[in-house]
Amino acid sequence: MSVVMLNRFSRTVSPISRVVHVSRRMGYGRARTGESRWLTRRSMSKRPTQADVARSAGVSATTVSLVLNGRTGTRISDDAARRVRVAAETLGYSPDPTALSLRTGRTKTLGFVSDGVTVTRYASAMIRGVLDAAESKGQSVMMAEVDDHPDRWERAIVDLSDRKVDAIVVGLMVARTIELPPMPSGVSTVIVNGLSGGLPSVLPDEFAAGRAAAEYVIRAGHRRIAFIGRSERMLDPVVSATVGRRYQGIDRAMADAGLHFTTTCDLPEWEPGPAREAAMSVLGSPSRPTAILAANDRVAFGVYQAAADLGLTIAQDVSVMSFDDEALADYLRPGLTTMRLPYRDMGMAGVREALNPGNDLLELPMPLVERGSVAPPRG
Amino acid sequence: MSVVMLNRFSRTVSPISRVVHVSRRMGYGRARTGESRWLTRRSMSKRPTQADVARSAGVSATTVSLVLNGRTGTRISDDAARRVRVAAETLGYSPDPTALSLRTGRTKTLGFVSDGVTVTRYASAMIRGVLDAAESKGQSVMMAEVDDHPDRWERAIVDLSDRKVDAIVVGLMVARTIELPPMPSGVSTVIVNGLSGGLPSVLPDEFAAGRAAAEYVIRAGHRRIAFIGRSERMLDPVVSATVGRRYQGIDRAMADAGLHFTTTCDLPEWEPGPAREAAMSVLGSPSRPTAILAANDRVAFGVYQAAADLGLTIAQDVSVMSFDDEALADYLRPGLTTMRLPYRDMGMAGVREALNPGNDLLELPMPLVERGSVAPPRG
DNA sequence: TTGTAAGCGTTATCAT
DNA sequence: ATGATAACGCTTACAA
Repeated sequence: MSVVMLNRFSRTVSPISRVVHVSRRMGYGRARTGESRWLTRRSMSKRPTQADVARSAGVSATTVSLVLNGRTGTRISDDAARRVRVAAETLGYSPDPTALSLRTGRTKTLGFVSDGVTVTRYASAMIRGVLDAAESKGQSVMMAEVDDHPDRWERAIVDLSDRKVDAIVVGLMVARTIELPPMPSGVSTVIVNGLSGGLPSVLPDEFAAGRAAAEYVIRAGHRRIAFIGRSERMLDPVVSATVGRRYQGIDRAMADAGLHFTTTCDLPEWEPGPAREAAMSVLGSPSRPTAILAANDRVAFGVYQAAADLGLTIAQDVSVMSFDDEALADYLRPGLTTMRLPYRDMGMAGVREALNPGNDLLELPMPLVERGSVAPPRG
Repeated sequence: MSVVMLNRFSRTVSPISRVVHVSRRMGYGRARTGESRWLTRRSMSKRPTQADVARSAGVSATTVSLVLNGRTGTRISDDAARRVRVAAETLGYSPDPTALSLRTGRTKTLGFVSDGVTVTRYASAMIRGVLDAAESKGQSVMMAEVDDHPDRWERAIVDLSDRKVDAIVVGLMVARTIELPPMPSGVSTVIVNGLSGGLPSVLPDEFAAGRAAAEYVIRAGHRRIAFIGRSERMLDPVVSATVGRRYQGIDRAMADAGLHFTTTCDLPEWEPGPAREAAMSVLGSPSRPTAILAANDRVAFGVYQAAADLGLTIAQDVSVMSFDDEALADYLRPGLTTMRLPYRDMGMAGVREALNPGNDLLELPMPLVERGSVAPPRG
């Protein structure tokens, strides 16, 4: 295997020449020198083809193909098979993917198109999930990103299908309902973190998460709970495909416990600024709640800021429970307890579903990440 | 920022058939109905080939190829050319990329391999840069991610070269010096945000940034300045390729102004926790500085926390200047003034250099992002 | 000015 | 049990 790889490289690696080279770039320190980890072979020869293997094994190309693809229905003699394998090994043969694609129409490549997962810190884990799952299935990933203009979606998808990707995964940075161009027939497509027409979807299980979050706070002993960030605007499926479910889950838990929120604030945006203002008034009131459910981590951050302004200590004076688990949640002190959006899992599931269709809708659990912002109420 | 995100979501909606489908998925709201924006491509038939165009235009495949590739050295008659173009247009012909690759050995695809840019919030913009630059050059991007194990690098790179990518961009999430396997010959390769042997590099201009940062604080009128996070550990090129330059730039500015830091703290990690402790002692001392230079934004966050603990107000009581500009910088109040790591630019430059080699080292400017954490000293 | 034919490296269909 | 041979869809000598 490593033979296969090595004889394709012609650049000889001399540690010395590297250091010289680097040191020319004024100002950058030189790395410690040492053994090169990489072996190189000097061969300038062309990449060996199936025909080369055939020649070397004294058989026809057909036989090589048959043997190497394991299509051996007692057809090939053990002897021939062995010779082929030896020849392939010593020549360092590996089949040419482009020729394979032309012939078979498949590419062992899947397309991932997103509307900006990349640029969204908390969503970029989705890509990692896609990449990991793809690798485990022996697939490469061709990536495209669109800025949500219809024709960019279309261009990206057409390009992908032109390149004959085996499947397409569409990833959204924020769960919402979108309209996509018609997918190329014959290419299995899945939408991750979103809903679009009849496409199979992978979504976070927000109902369960909402319920679990509220239950967690209730079980901690809280009865006076406020909800900051119940925004009507978010209920539009085009704005969010899942927030409604989140609310429903929360409501269910509250109802089951026979509770009502002491206060519910709508916020124009789920951002620290507005959240802080809202929290100031909620926490400043004489009938201050002992716990706050924040619509997401940025809202929770606003609550932290308000608490700080008011001289209140999170957890001790007021508990905060949140949703999303973005990086921020881990920076805060105390750490923010929150329901994690399983971006990586969703990416992985998307790939699995695209490669192996079956489910119309997959709802992935949102783990509760306990960090310390929720404690039993005082007194 | 979030406004930007939200504006992008203003979209219209779903055709009826889709709504029916969606409504079957219990619990998810239905989108408003409206006009479908997509035209369906009528042909259920096979994709037209060059031969089809030739037949339809009454010429040979050669002529089609020549015309469509603009290889018209007075060779083709205007008439034939016109007929070909019309035929291609009406048939909706576009060349098959896989056939093209097999024939030409090129793929209009470039490989992007990284050690985890994806999963690193602040670095993921690099991908966006790569994607955008690639698109503008008519290239698709095949992406791979490795967890920094030598053989994963090798596997990824071999896979990419097997697939005959036209160029390779290696992207590092944190600027450092690494050893890469020998690159496949004939494939132009660039390393972004890192240094590796003789490979062309794209790096942030940390010297200029360090200098600009310190000068900015000095120009604001500060004389008593502390530096938190001057970590020796980071000077190892394997740990960081650029931090040394950052320090040098800072030192230059301080020297030029005839100043010395009142305090300099080494930190084991550039994280809020340790930074907060260090800042507590720096800010708690009677000879408290009026400004703090933080090694990066997370360190700065630690400084904010310490200031809050001590009842000090950022900007008013102590100015903070930082590096990196991760999302956090924008969440803080007051916003953190910081030198932005130009991940997106680096990604774009990496692609340009890979496709169009020339420079051995490109140092990209780090813009100063003014947000309000630096003010003139009081009194 | 244009067409024929030979590949590119595979796999699949036949003969043998 | 194996080998010719014909695609796959394109580009490019080389002919005409």
